[in-house]
Amino acid sequence: MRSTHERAGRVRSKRLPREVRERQILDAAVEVFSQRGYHAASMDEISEVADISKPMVYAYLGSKEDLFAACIRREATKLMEAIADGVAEAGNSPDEQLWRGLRAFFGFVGEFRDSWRVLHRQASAQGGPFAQELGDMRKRAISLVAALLINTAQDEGVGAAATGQTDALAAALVGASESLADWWLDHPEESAGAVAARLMNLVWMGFGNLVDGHTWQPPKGS
Amino acid sequence: MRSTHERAGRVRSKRLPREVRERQILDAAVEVFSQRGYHAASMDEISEVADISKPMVYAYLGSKEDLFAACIRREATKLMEAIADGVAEAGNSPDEQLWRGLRAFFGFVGEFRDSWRVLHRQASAQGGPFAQELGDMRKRAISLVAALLINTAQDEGVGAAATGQTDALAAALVGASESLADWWLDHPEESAGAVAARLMNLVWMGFGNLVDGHTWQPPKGS
DNA sequence: CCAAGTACCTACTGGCGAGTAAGACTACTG
DNA sequence: CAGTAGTCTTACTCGCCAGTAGGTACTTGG
Repeated sequence: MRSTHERAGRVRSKRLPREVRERQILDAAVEVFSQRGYHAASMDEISEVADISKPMVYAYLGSKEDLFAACIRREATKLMEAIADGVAEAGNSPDEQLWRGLRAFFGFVGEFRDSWRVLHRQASAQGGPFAQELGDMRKRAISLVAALLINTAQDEGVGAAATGQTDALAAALVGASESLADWWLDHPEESAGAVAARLMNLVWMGFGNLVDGHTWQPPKGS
Repeated sequence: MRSTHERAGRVRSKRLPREVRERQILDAAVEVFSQRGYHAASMDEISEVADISKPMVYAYLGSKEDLFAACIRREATKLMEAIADGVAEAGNSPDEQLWRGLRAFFGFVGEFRDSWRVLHRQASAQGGPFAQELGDMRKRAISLVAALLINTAQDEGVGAAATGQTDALAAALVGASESLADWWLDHPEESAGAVAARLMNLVWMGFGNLVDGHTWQPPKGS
């Protein structure tokens, strides 16, 4: 006879420290939220995927809302760090910064599809207090891009044409990236770099120039 | 004594033909879905907003899923027609076609905010059979844009630079529009035309050119 | 070896919401 | 006026799911 708590299937690993369980739970939650959406995801399924019982989920991460917010926070932080690292690797040239940022973003999406889905598709659809959580992160992303664009404009000593529009342009750029990332999920035959390059071309050169055969080329070091 | 079915509050209008009721129900559904999201929206609330009892909703529009799909279909059709009309008003010049299409799109979003929300935020988040319904419409939009871009490319006799990328570029462009539309909902001080012009500039000229002060100008007739 | 704390469980409750049963009212048609 | 077709209602059922009560095992420090 086996111990009371073991199940018919695989043996549940036992007595792990809180820290580890919390990570497991968050991983499971990201996976389930990303596949089902917030409302359709059930705490029962999350606990099952996390290979732990439901009360533990509540004990460690709190209510369903709390759990979702925690997912958003963790994944969004990961994403923002990836992008910031990418930009930091670039020199001062604005187009290279933009390029590295885009590459980092698409790299992240390719590597952590669930993270991306939960961030983009799920969070924005909910009206609750996470929309706020996620909205904040999104605003930080837009601000980062806006700052980058403003930098560019000042570097080149530009005037009225671009400044004052940067927020809107940053929003458009972020949206284009998001949308292209979704498109990419359905067309995985391309590499992250190739997708990033397409967007870079569109955004930097403009469609009018692309049509004339003038394209943007990445600098030597990647 | 009043008739059995009247309520304490305002008198419920009575015995309207099916056609009218269906429109009321769809209107209510779009409103509620747009505010709450698919799962959080309840059929009870929808029937209440539509000022009719729940079984009528089921009798006329079927299940919750059916109802949602019907909303998507109706609103998406409205949107696609608006854009197609806009493009059709333009001449043969590709930039003007793009410009008119963008203007029509942002005009629609400004006029029918709920429609836009239900289309963009809600539908894409659900994994059900509506994602399909909506996905189809979105694909049609992307195809329309892609066709327009291909036209442009051929008009100008271009080769490898742009063709073969058109699908991805169209996806990016559609995404940029969507995202900018969301941004606009939070910055309503701008006119639809101004927002459309910003995006047109970014997409047509490219950020590199904007920075140098080279902007795109709308043709005389709007 | 005992106590105390922490990890962990099974088994429930309570409410909400999709969908329906069963019929009542109204209007038209002959 | 009788019959029929279409509109419309109240008042349920029933399943699902967030959240909890109340306890069991392991483990660590004395």
